[in-house]
Amino acid sequence: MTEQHSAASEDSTPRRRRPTLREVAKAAEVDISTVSRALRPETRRRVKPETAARVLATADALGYRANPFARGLKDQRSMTIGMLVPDLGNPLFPPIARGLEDGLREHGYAMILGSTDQDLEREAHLLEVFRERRVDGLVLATALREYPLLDRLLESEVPVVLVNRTVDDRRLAMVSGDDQHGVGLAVRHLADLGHRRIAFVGAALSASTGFNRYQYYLAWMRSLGLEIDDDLIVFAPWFNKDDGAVAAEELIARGKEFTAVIAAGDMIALGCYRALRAHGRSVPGDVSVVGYNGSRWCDEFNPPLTSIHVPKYDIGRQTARLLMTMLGDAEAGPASVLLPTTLQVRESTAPPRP
Amino acid sequence: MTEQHSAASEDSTPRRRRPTLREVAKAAEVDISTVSRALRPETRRRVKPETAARVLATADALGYRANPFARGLKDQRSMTIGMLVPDLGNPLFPPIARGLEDGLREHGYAMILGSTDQDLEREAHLLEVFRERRVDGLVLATALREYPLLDRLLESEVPVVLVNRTVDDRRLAMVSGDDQHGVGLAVRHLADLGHRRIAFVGAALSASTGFNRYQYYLAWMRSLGLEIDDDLIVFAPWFNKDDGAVAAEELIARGKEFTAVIAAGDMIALGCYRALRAHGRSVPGDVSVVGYNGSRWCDEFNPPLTSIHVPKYDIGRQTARLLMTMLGDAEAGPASVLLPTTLQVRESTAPPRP
DNA sequence: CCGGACAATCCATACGTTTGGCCCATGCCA
DNA sequence: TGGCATGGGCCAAACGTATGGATTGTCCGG
Repeated sequence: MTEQHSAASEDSTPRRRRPTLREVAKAAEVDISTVSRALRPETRRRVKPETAARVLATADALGYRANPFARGLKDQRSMTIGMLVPDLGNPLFPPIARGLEDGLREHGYAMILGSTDQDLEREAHLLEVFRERRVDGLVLATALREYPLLDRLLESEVPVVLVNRTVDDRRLAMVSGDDQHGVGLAVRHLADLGHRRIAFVGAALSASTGFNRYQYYLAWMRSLGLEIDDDLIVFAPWFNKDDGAVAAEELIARGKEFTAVIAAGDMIALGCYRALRAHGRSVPGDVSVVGYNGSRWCDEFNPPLTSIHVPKYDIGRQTARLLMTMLGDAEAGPASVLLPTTLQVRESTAPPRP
Repeated sequence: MTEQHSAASEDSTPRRRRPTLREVAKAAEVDISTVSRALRPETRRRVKPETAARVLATADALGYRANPFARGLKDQRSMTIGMLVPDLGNPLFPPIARGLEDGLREHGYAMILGSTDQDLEREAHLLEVFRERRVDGLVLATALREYPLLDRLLESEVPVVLVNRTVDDRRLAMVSGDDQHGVGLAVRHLADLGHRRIAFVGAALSASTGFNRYQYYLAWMRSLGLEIDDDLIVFAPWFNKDDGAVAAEELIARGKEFTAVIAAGDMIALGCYRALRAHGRSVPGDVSVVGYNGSRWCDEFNPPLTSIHVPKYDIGRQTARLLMTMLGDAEAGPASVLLPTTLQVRESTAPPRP
């Protein structure tokens, strides 16, 4: 143990190159093709059980692993799927990615990730990179309602699943939270507390999430018999705090009374916090605020944010399942799935001042 | 346009299979090997410029893209690196992953991600999966000071870079924030405000980050002439809020006076908030708190958390650079890099009560 | 005792690139 | 003009796996 160098170089198991099919064949005294067939379950029936067993054993002993390049070259599958997200820093996406990762791994697939920053050119570039790498499937968390890349996707040869967002043209599979139900929970929660003048700070009508949440707000307000006042509806260009604050400022500037706000996203809600506070209105004392997504940090906000929770991890899992189905690797399932959303009540909502 | 089906099947550009080297060769009336050489810059000098130009042109016209499987099979490179993180949900990792992604992409590499949940068995499994996929490099954000997988990594044939954390055995490259400087910033900041009794709520001594921050706390307190009181030093098992709260409870229970706390992580700091509040002590009125990492959410906490910012995105970029160097794809650079940390003052720190 | 059915295994080719080596023409010098 | 170096291009052999079809062996019925 004193002479480190020689000890290392004379290691009894010198970390050899991975054994090849041919080497296993020689060791098991059988043809390479027999090994190939014995190794994979779907062709194993073509080889005599005892031979198969022997092959399996020697392959195992030698630590054989099929070379993914050779396999990919042969049957044109990469066992890899590509996922596009706007920005991993948005707390919405990591749990989705994680669920996807777990679901894919169970079927032997891996995931490569691309961040688009919501830039269409970059997005197109990444799709091309994925295509070059022959990904077996695509998961997009970046779609817009009017999606310029739609045609290219439709004529693409690989299955595509939209996640969280969808496009108006419903020819692509999708997995997301049930916004209709979610928005209903928010409106009812506030109504139950006694609120009547409920404002809506929407965002990004170009994204289905933004658009739908707005539509469902209208529908639920109507169905609960609450008055819809256009002056209590404003929109932020995008789902971030600054945009949310600007929109909330406008809402306040309009001068109409309101005792509660439904924000189309948690970031928007934070913007509302800021604007309301800037105008001396307390949350929830003067105004109740409900967010959307139920990010991991809602508990830490000031005050902790009541929010509609969307099952992010599950969305990822279901997306994996759906993809596997499309790839014929798993039993069939629905072509699109909506997952249940829930209300998480925290401290940003309270009954209106009497 | 009425007969959708026939229109689709008789499409003039029927999304053909990607052209192969052979097809380009035929089109350019030249041998396949010449095409291969003309296409890659490093061998292009072996073919006559005008031939090369012609080949380039036809390849471009046909939309040729090298088949990654065939290429990988030939030269055993996957142009893919594997990254292992404990949990993408931890806000520390997404920016690092993003920086890595960007840095790798510039060199034509992609990244596949694995989440370990800090489970060693899962981690070993993922490393094996990565090995099977013949990743060209490994990035680990999961290392512990005593790392059971170390030997396997050292004898592995691919370059490895540890990120954020390192191992005691310094034979692996590493990229992380400069904790020595960072902790110094925290201690000095509090000392400058007039604090003398500065407690330390550490975490995870098994991880280099936890261990180092503790050591540097001791060193800086000493060097600034501040008394080190062992009763003002507690440790949480891991970097999360609950563990941090328990540790802070213990600190309070010891009954010694302190006017400031340095937490080994932002989550720990949140635990301190909770424990302090539970005992009626306000932040920063009674106790100042400094966190570590400077996560994106510090501004939203209650109160906004003063924290040591570590340049997460840059860590990712530098990791990519270092990896490329090791792979001989870029000019040489240092074997390990420490990136500058900075102090972000927010509202959780103030002068002690007079 | 022979032909045929069937099971088990093997042979050979293809997947698409890269690359060492070979061949042929051209041009230069002696 | 013959020899030779050299540039430019071609041939063919890998890389490791999957698979249609040929080959061998065995058993059975006629």
